[in-house]
Amino acid sequence: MVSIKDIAKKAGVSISTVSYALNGSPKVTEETSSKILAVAKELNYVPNAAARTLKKRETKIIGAFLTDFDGAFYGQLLQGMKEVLNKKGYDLIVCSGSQSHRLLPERTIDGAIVLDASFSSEELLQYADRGHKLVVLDRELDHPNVNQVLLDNKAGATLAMEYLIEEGYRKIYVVTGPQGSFDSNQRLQAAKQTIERNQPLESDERDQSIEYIEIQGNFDKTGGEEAAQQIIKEYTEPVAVFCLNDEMAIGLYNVVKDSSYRIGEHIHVIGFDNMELSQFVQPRLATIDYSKRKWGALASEQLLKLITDEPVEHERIYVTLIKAGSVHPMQSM
Amino acid sequence: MVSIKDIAKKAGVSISTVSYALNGSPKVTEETSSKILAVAKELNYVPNAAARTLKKRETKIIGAFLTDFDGAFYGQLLQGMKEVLNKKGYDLIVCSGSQSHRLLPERTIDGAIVLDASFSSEELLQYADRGHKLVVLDRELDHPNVNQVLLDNKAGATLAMEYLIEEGYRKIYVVTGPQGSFDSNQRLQAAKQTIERNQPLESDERDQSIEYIEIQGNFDKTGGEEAAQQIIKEYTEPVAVFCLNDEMAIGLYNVVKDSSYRIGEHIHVIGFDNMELSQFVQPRLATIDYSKRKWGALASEQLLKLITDEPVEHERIYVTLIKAGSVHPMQSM
DNA sequence: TTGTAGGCGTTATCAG
DNA sequence: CTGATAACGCCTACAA
Repeated sequence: MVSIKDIAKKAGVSISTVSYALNGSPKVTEETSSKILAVAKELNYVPNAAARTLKKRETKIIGAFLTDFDGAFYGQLLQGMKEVLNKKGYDLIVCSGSQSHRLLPERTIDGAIVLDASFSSEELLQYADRGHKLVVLDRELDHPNVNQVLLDNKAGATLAMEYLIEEGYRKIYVVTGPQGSFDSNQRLQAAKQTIERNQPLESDERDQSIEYIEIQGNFDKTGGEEAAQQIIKEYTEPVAVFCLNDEMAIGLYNVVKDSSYRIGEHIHVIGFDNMELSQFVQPRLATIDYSKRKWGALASEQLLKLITDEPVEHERIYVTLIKAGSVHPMQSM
Repeated sequence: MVSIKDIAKKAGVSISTVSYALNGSPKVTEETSSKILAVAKELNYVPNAAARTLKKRETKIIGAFLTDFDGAFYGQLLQGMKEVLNKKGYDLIVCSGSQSHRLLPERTIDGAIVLDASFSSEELLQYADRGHKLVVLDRELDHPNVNQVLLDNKAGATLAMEYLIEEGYRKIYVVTGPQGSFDSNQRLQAAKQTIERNQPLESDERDQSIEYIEIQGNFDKTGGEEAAQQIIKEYTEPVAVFCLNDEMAIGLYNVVKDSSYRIGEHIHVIGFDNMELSQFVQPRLATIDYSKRKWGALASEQLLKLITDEPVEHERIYVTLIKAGSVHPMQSM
């Protein structure tokens, strides 16, 4: 391996001069500098990251941690992160699985963006205590070294539920995410509140009260499939279903497709995330949309601010409702 | 930051003893060892990757380089890589974009798996010459430090074309990938050969000769959309289309959907890759399937062999035909 | 303007 | 079995 020592020898200067020249320091003559650069090129010199890191205590690498690589979901998010980071001279690496957590405490990366259930909040706080900078996208975490960029889950869930209610549905299922999920909990809570807010006053007997049924899901297709089975079994009249993410809605579609019921006719469905697939299923899935690219970009910006000790405040990503054929107005009664 | 020096001081031993203990060397007493371990825990010691790497000249990290993060396509591939690597004590990081290429020559990673058009083959050969170990999934590259694990593109393209021909189509479009793409070229070449092999002898006038039309695509949805426009404009009778990947087939669907023609009735389509989306479009897309997980796993295995200087041979991933509603038998003439 | 030297945190060789 | 000590490749005062 060719090091600055080799360059120094070949160029007939000292290694410090080489280092200065390579780093564009004005302390070295134009002449010697260009000679050194030439020799470096000739020897195919590439600096050793480990040595530089050891000295400078930074790697210019940011890690994005995801629960799994499978999410057809993450492309734009990562793209948004990368664009911002690259512009600032940082590289993005994507990791998954608890084995890779070590990259943070071992200082292979300068900071992390976390959307990853394989991290416990305690673990993250430990890292933050050790001085590592973090941005979390999937939980609330209060620590000076941690910033959060969260979806506006409550607004989204409220929009979704109000849509179903406005369209006339009075029996509404909600299929949740896994137990500990922050996103699931927030969405669920807002959904419940929306139901309560829309419940008719006792005195007013003209309006039918809203029946609310919760089904435990998991944010995977399987969760939607199981929910579909239950819904079909219990079916008596047109119902609405709020799947707390699109993935489960797709699973639900798969099962309903093989039944005698139809999406958007008997079973009306809305999801959350607006993943790519959702626009291709038939009928198109109603859902809650937000800019994944912007989410990633903002997360990166916040992390860089944290790293450079600029002041930061928590950020929120806004969401919008996408109406579609999976939810048709209820027939007049 | 707490280093082995701090541990040594607190435990009242020398730093070399600490190092031995931490690395489980048998050269140190059970007693001192456990004391040292205790102190390390107490101080929350985590080894510094840069220092270790500088000394040992390895990071135990493998990089997977992808053309972009967007591919709804890569999940299983990466999963396959990760499982194998983790089992052997390596971590996987995923990178994209030419800026991240530096991780290889700077020795932040011990090797790379490349499915990334942003690398030129010359660049890869340079790295190989410098001693870096590579596995390529998207090109042929002959170098002792490079192994290739390629799809059996020719078999796949042949299966696809024979399927269309057997179903009776005599006018067949092929929508290619971008100019330089190795996969596209291989598939295209095999498609042409299949046509030729199936062209009736001149003497035999009962069989109609096969008309073959090539459309330049790009492996993106846009390529399929443009192809669809051309095909619709030229439409006179039922035709078959071989999109050299599923992504373009989906783009083609989008345009045909808004026309008066129907997929699987007027325009018959087959893709390549069997991406997740392909099973959800209506009608389901016929395509060429292969195990992405196995592809990734094999690539990792080969790379590890390269790193440990075991002998390796190039590998091939086998493919199968998936028939589906996007290709219906041609009406009898 | 250039060179000398010390140190970043580990590992590993060699004595004791 | 344990302890000095010299690297690994680079950066950066400080000295010349």
